Amino acid sequence: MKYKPQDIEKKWQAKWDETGVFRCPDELSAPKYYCLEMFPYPSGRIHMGHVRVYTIGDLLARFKRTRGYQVFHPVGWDAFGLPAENAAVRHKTHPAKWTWENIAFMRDQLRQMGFSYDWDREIATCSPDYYRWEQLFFLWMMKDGVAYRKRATLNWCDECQTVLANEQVNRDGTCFIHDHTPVKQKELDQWFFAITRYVEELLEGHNELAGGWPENILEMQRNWIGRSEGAEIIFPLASGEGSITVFTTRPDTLYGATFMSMAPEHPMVMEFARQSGREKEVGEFVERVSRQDRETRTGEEQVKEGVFTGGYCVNPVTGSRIPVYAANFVLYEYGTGAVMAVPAHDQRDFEFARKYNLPVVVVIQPEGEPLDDATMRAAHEGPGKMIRSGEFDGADNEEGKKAVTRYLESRGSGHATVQYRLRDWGVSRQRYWGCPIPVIHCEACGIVPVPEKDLPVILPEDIPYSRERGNPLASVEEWICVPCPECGKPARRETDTFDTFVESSWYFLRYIDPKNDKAPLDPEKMRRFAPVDQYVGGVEHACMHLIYARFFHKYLRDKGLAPGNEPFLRLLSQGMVCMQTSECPKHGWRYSEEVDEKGLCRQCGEKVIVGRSMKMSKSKRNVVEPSELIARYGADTARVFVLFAAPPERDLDWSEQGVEGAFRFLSRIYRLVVQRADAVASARLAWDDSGEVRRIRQVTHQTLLKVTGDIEERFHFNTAIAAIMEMVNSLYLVEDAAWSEPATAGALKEAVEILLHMLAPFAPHIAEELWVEIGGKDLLCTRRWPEADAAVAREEQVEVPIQVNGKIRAKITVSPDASQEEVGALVMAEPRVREHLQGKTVRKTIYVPSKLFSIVAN
RNA sequence: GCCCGGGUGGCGGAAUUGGCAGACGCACGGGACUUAAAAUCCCGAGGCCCUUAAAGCCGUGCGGGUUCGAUUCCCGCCCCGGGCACCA
Repeated sequence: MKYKPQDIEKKWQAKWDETGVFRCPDELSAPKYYCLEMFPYPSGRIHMGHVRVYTIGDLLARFKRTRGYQVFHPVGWDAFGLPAENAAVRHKTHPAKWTWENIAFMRDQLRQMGFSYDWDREIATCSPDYYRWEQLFFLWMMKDGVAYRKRATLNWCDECQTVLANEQVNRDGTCFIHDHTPVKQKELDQWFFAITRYVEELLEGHNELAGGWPENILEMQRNWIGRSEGAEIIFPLASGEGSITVFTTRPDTLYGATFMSMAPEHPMVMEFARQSGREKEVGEFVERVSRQDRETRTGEEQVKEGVFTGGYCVNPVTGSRIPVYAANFVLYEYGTGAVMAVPAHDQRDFEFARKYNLPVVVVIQPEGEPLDDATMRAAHEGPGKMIRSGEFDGADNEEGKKAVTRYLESRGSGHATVQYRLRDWGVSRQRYWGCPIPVIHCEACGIVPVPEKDLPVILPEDIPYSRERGNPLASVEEWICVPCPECGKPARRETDTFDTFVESSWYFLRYIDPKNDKAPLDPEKMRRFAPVDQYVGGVEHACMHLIYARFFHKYLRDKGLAPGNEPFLRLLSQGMVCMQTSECPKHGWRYSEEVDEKGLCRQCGEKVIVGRSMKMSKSKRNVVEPSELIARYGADTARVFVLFAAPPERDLDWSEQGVEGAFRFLSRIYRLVVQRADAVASARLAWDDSGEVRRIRQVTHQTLLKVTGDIEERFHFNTAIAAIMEMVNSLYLVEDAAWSEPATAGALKEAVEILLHMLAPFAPHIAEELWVEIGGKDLLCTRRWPEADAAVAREEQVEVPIQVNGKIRAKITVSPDASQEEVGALVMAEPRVREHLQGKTVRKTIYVPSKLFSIVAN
C-alpha cells in the first residue's frame, strides 16, 4: 500500500518506449503543436535547471497531446563547445569520446524523468550529418554576401585562446566562460554573418511576438539592438580637401558644435598629427589609450581626456573653424568614430570643453532660468527653444532636429540616418571542437569556398591533444593541406570553426527532418511543423541564441526553407533554481552535507554563515543532484516539486521540505486510490441527483475547470496543483462507505478518473499506475482530457459578503441568480446590517452578483 | 543615468476583469491511533485587544489620490533583482 516510485517508474518508461506513443509521425492527423525546450549542452549530467525546463516543457507537451493535438516534442544535443576540449586535455581523452559518453549518460537521465520525447528525432550537432548542412548554408551565405570576411579588432580570451562575440563578453569585460579572465582586443581576419541586414526586421518582428514572448525579453533585445535615429553630418576639413562625417542624434544642436572628437583609433587622427607636426604628443596619447583593456577603457571612473590632433574642420552651418581632438571616450566601432562636440548640450563634451578651455555655446534655451555660456555648471541635455541658430531661432528643438536635417540634406551636407548598437555576428572561433568553416585559402585564388560536392568538411579525428595553447586543428597538416578547388595548386584549409551558436540557430528546424541526407530541410515538412508553438528556456539566452536564431530563421525563410517570419511563436522563460548558500570562514562555500546539524563546518567546527539563496552552482556548493533526488523520491516527485514550488517564470527556491511535501501529496493520492481501487473499478459511471452526488460531482468539475484553465490559458501550474490537492483533500473526507454505496460510487468513480487524468501531465508514472489499479486498460497518456460540465460545476448557493460603508459586516447565502431586489430584501433583514445602519439613511446600494453587496449610508 | 521586473503571514506562494487578502503547501500547535515513537488521519492558526469567545480595530514596502470598495488603477518616494550604458 506504500507508494514506491522506484517500483513504478521504470516500468512505465519502458511501456511508453515500446508502444512509441510519443513518436510524432511525419504526416499530420490533427492540428500540430510544436513544443520545444532549449536543448542541453552534454556537460556530463543533468542539473536542477534542466529538470525544471524540461519538466515545464513536458507538462505542456503531455497536456496538449490529451487535448487532441499532434504534439511534436523533440530533444537533442548542443554538442560542440569548449568544455569538451578542456575535458580532453584534463582527462587525456578525445572531445568526441567525452561528448558522446556524456550524451549517452544524460539521455538516460532524461529518460528517468519520464519526459515524453520523440527519441527518433534526436540530433547531436557534432555529427557530420548535422553540421554538413551548416556548411552548405555558409556557402549560400557567402554567395549572398551574408557571410563575409574582414579584418577586425575583436574580443580575445587568452584562456579560451579564441575570439568571442560581443554577446560573450561579460559586463565587466571578462570572458563569459572564464569569469576572471579579462578579454583583450586583437586584430584578426574573421568571418562574419551580416545580422545587421535584418536589424529592422528583428525589431519589427517584436510586434508579432508581443503577447507570446515575455515583455522583459523583448526589452532586452531592443536594448541590445540599440536603435537610435539621428543624422550624419559632413564637416569639411579646413584645409579644403576631404571631410569628416559624424553621427548625431542631436542635429538641433549643430550651431553649438565648437569642436570635434575622434576615436584614438581613427586613421585621420595620426594623419592630422603628421600634417601639423604633433606626431609625438598625439602618438603617445593614442598609444596609451589603445593599450588599455576594455574594462579600464569603458570603466565608469574613466576620466575624459584627449589631445588636440592639429587638424581643423568647418562647422557646415556656422562656417566656423573648429579644432579636432582625439578623445578617449569616443568609440571607433560605433557611428563613424567621430562626433561633433556640443559642450552646452552634452555632458561629456561639457566636461571635455571645460578641461581644455574650449568654447561653450548655448543653442537650446530651456524654459525658465536662461543658460549662460560662461557660468553654466553642467550641460543642458533636455528640451528647449533654439537660439543662436540662424533661421531656426525660436523653433522647438524637437522640430529643429527634423528641420536642421532637411536643411543639411538640401545643401548636401548630411542626411537622416539610423544607427544600431548591434554589430555583425563574428562567427570564427580558433577551436577544434566545432563545425569547420568550409573554405580554402589559395595563394593564387585567394579565399575559395569548398565546392558543394566536397561537403561535408569533416573534422579530423586524429588530433594532438596536449596542454599546448591555441587551436589543435592548426597543427593537423595532412588535413589542412589540400589542392585549391580552382587552380589545383597546393592550398590550405581554413582552420577556424563556427561559434557554437551557429548550430543552435537552426536545430529546431532540423528536428522536423532529422534524417534527410539529400537536403538540409524539406520545405514541405517545414510548412507542416514549423514554427515552434511553444519554446521554453532561460533568460540568459535573450540576447544571444534568441537573436541569432531569429536571424537565421529569417535567412532560411529567404532561401525558401523556413516558413513564417519568426521561429518561436511563444516563449516561456523560466526562472533559476536557487538554494541557500553556506560559507565557512575557513573553508569557504560548503555543501549542506559538509555542515552538521548545529550549523558547524564538519571540517573545522567553525560556525557556518548561512547566506542568501543563490543560483545553484558547483562553485557555490549549493547544488542538488537530480539523480539523487530521483533515486530517493522518484521522477514524479521531482516534477511536482519544481512545478508547485513557484510559478514557472520566477526563481525557485530549493527546499528539502518542499520535496517532502510533493512526495507526501503523491503518496496521499496513491493511498486514496489504491484503498478504493476495487470499489472504483467495479462501480458504473452512473448517478442519480442526490445531494451527496451533486456535491461530489460539483467538486470534480470545478477542479477540472480550474486545472484546465490554469494550464491552458494562464500557465499557472502551481495553482493547478493546488486545485488538485484541494480535490484530494475533499475526497479524503468522503465516508468510506460511500465508495461502495451504489448511489455515490458512480460519482466517486468519475472523480477518481478525472483526478488521474489531471494528474497525468504532472506526475505521469503514478497516474498510469493508478489508472491500471482502477481497471484502466489503455495508456492514460493517450486518452483525451475530460470535458468539464459547467452546469455540474455550478454552485446553487453562494455566500455573499455585505459591506456597510466599505466594511464587511455580515454574510448571507443566496442563489447566484437572485436579483438585486431579492438579495437586497434579505440584506436589509440581517440584524448585523440593521445594527450598523442604525440612525443612518441608505444613499446607495451596489450588488455584484455572487461577489458582494455594498451599502453606502450616512 | 535610461529601461524592464518585483516587494503580500515564520517561509514558498494565492487572489483570473477594481469586489470576502492570505487558497494550496512548508514549518508550527492541538487531537485521534499507538505501550511508545515514526508514519497516517482529523482540527487550529495574519496581527492587535482579550483568560477565552464574540465584537472591534490594524494589515499587501512608504506617503498621497481616485472609488461605495484598491494587493489590483493614478501621482510621488524607498528597497531588491535584472538588462543597457562615455553608444554621440
